[in-house]
Amino acid sequence: MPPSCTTRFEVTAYDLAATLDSGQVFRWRPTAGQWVGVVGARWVALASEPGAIVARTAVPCASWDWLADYLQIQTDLEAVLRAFPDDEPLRRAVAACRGLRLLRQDPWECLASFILSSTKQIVQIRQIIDRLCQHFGEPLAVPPGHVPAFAFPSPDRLARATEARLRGCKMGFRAPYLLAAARRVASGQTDLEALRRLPLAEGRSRLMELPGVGRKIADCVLLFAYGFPEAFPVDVWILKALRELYFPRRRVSPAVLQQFAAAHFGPWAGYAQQYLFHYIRTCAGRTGGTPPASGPRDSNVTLYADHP
DNA sequence: GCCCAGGTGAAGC
DNA sequence: GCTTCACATGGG
Repeated sequence: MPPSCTTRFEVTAYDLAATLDSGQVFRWRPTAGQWVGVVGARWVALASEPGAIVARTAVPCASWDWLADYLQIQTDLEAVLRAFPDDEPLRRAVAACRGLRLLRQDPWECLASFILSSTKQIVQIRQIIDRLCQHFGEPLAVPPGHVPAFAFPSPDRLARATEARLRGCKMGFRAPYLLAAARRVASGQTDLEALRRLPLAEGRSRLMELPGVGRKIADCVLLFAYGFPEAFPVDVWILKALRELYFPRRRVSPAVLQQFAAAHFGPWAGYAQQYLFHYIRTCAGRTGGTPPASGPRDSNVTLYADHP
């Protein structure tokens, strides 16, 4: 097909807002009824229509495979949801935002973003990444009337930065972690492309060799960039969700909850995680505890709640 | 002012 | 092994 600045992906049950605004990615902004962001080296605007997503770029594209892959258009969401364990918390989480998807992000951008995420609120992570891209990213072509856009800075570019300049982006104590990670990736000591071919556990170990990368951040990268659907990042929100929804009024350690998740949520645990994360943050959270009235009727839940 | 945020690493039992 | 703490910064 001839190069074009627009295309249309036919897709049902794709909640663009929930997907782009659910803490898996930090570069999308709602702008005049659409979502404006950057994918790789391209400025992109996305809009929802009934049964479709309409995409627009600033520079004509001959192929749109890169965007279909990023948005994971081909994922059979209904099959994923059918494979979830049938329990009340997940039923509610899915009902609250059916159409939430997982993206397939660039490994370096995802890794760097989550190194910057620790003990930061999502709005602040966005601000830090904005500054990082403005200071160190390549400027991108943008349609007339839109604010400037920048690519996510490469490992090479950040490897040549100083810790002080990184701290200028207000990332605080995360600056030395990001700098060290950039240098390891830029030097080839860590080969992010080679990680695609490794089994989950091995990839996780390799990622955790990086300073500032523990189990949680490694699992975010494995899930959001490498597409391991069973990776299950456990952060403060997931702890809250699991405790309130599956272990009410019990003291359960993070390690036990991680084991519970691996055993309970199955091959698409990462998807379940994203639904629970979104649900506890937008619907159930806030008041600090509105544990729903399901109670012990749910055999699945009570079965697993008997862990020590 | 105080508490918390998509954590991690180091130091203390 | 497990618990506690420091680490920057900003929002509510």
